[in-house]
Amino acid sequence: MVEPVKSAFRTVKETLKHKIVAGDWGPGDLIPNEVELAAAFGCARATVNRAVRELADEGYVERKRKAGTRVRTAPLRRAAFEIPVVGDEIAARGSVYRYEHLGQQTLSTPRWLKARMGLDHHGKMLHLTAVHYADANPYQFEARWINLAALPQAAEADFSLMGPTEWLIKTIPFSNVEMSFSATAADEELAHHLVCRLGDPLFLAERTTWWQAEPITYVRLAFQRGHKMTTRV
Amino acid sequence: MVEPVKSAFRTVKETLKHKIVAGDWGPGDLIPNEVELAAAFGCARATVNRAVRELADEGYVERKRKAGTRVRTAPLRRAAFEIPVVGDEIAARGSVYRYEHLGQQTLSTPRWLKARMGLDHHGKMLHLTAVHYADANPYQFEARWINLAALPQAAEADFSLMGPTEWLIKTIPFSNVEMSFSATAADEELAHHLVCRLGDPLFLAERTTWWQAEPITYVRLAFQRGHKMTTRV
DNA sequence: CAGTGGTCTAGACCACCCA
DNA sequence: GGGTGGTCTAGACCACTGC
Repeated sequence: MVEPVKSAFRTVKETLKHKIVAGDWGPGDLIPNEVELAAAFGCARATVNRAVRELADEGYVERKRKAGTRVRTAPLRRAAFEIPVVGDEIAARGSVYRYEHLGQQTLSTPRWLKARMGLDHHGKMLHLTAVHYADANPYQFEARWINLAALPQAAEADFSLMGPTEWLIKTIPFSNVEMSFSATAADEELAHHLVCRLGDPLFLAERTTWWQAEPITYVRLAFQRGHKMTTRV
Repeated sequence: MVEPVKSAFRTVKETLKHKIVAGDWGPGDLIPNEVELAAAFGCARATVNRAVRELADEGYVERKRKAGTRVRTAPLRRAAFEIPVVGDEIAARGSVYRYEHLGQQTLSTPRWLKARMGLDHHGKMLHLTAVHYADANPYQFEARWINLAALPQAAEADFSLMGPTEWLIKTIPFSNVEMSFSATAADEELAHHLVCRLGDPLFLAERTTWWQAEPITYVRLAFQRGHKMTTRV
């Protein structure tokens, strides 16, 4: 646990947050304005501003010019997840990471993928599959498509040595990401590679990546049975 | 789409971000220090500081005193989700929200729940089940436990009129939340209420809430078949 | 119109930590 | 030791919007 250093704006922020979570100020209540708070805390208005602005970013309060700052009715509306590279994630758990490249082929873009990526022209995709292991256990099955129109050099890369994620990070920047999470039933391929039964419920993460409006890659990650993605706020 | 107003720190931030995503500055590169940037942009150092600090918060750069500011190797590692109240979520999609209270009973705390909440003493829990509908379709099945040791007044509340989420928000503040997401197979109860087949894969969200180290409530939300939780970064 | 937050400045001191 | 970011101040002007 990292103990944040003492600083005036942090003191103000924690004090105000405490008043909110403890119920001194209830949902919908107006809190004092910045000038008053600055006087009360004996600091500059800018310091109060930073404290209250961060509380607003975190969803504790709502600010409006002239109307003032009010405590939000439904706090903690936001959950943030760190999205680690799978190898780091497994290493952090103390397991040995291993990556198995299953195969790759060049295909014309399937219709569903064109829709998902917002592509309207024809073009080739490089399709890859791989399994990520934690120690001896399959941890995640990866099915990836790389847009060869945007990244022709992917056709020449050797993904048996370097995983596609790592290769992509080193090769191209990206500006937009869409992620979604859902549940799916294990089909034969998934059941085989993740060592589970046909139809088993699996946690699924999908990620589409763009670089300045140009779709780069789509990846579908199926996790081992029972996987949970957890966060604390 | 909201167009953020023009402001100096935003201009600086967008300019720097563009240099990063466009690859002018590659992963690991050192970017100019705050004094240099302030001179280049013709603004105060505090303005640059805010811009770069926000980029650091968003995971684009890494800052270290004396060492300077460097572009992160794996950017966009964080995804944030808005967690709306289910009624608002459904209303926002243009559907009519309806809530059906199925039942409630007082139980002694199951062992798995004690472990999850970090409870060591014995105590009673109020257990509730409900279904949330979007128009005529079941959207989400809710199974909730409320810690009666912390909230004895829950035993007297009438949850057929007001959903437990709403009641809790109005009744007690909370300071810590743990959320997790996974996949599960529909059991008989879920299959019946969500109108799907036994064993169907369902997306599951679980949330445990504390108020100052005291566990308040645990809720398990199973979504209709095919539900996806999506975010753009 | 006037009160509130939003932003900016110029300068300052300090903590951290790499060299 | 010294360079870099972290924070703070006192004051200023501005933009928005409820009254």
